[in-house]
Amino acid sequence: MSRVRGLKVSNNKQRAPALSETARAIPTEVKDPELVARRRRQIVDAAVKLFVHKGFHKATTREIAKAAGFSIGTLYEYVKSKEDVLYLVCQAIHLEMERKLRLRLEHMGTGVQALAAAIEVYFIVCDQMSDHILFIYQETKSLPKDSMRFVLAHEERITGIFKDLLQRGVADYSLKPLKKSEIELLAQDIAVLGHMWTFRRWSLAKNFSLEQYIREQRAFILGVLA
Amino acid sequence: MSRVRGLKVSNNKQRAPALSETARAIPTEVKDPELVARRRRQIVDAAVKLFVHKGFHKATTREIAKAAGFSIGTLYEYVKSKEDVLYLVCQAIHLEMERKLRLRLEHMGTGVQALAAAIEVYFIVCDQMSDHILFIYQETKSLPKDSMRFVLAHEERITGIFKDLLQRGVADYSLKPLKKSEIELLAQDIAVLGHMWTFRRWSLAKNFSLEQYIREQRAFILGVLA
DNA sequence: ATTATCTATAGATCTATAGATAATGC
DNA sequence: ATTATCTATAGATCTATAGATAATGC
Repeated sequence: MSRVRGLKVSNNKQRAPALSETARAIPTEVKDPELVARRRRQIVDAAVKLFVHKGFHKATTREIAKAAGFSIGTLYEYVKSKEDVLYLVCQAIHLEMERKLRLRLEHMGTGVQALAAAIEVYFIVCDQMSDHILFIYQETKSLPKDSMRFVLAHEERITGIFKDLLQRGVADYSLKPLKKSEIELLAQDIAVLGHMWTFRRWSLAKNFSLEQYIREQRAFILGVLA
Repeated sequence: MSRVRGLKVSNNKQRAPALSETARAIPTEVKDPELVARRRRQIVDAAVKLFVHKGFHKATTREIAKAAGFSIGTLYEYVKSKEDVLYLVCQAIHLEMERKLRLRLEHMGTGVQALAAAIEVYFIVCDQMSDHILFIYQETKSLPKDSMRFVLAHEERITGIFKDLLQRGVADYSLKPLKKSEIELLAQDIAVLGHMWTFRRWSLAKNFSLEQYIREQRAFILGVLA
């Protein structure tokens, strides 16, 4: 039931994006929600390792159940299909990524210095999560269409962090003026150049340490803004 | 048997990379090499479509044989395993990519204009081969290790096209001086920004046409060189 | 009589579920 | 008696090969 129109609605509802926007509900046979959360954490922890190591198709549901510490029958009380497990894993990876970023980027100012710092933080997090980012690139395609929507939306939220930073910098004149499309593209470029360190490591590592990679890429990006 | 030291060795051997460096030999039961080439072309044509559409793991060897126009038994006279088919497909994609690029980039000069033109050509080719590039990103991991080596080497050859262009531009002073590592990184960045159009299309297409994408990315890249 | 192709299937999986069992709380 | 878990397996694949058949060239 809604309150009288015009009255202020609870802040919570307005600010925090509802879970339904950022996560897809996966049906379960088990009633206790806390147990569901705990078991699914076990499933995700086990599956992340197996998927990253062997790939989605070569890891079996039996292995996942075993690594999670229960039987195959129990696994299927908490998910409807193997693809549900894939979705849970992709979601967990993105949440972890976002958590790490927001933790280190809170109360960030604007301007060139802030952007430089944000790029460094982001690239370091990409390095820490190399295997997981690579996995997302390789297996997003195996998700059912509606799960995929949520995973791609998460990717846009991460790009959005850089868009905000650029937008705010332009708004308060701490960065040079940029067209809307330039902001959009630069934000996506930054996101991708972080990923690049993960999916081109086999080649980049011949010539660059992470520190060097960050330094030189950051110089290129800031060069565009100068 | 080698000739006398100091004498010039055949140009062919020096210039054209031997097939053994760019391609892995796949064993076959069939004697006639021309027939092998023709059948493998059929296999690749059929498999490319199926793999790109359904992914490597969901396409079956039966389907591939059928789409190629012969039976499953015949398929296995021309390859030893399904992974051999994957390798042939990856190789065909890279050869097609390189063919298209070299065709359009022959007799290219140096300097900013030449680089701008090369970027445009490359991005257009990436657009034409979107599905195939995406497929390489997703399924290279499914290759046996030694096949993977060849596929990654091909990727480096394509990056090498841009490295050459930058190197020559720096050497003849038509570009500003660049450190070796800057050339390496810029070349990789260009390669990846072309791929980005394929693996971020779902997001980029909301704001950019291909022409716009090329124009703005190119401006960023050339901005770094100014 | 050699080479290429086809049919039929062995053998090995793997996902998902049905029905039996154990644990929990009243 | 309700909830969670386990065991056992149905059912559906899918890769790769063995052995039979057809085509080719001498």
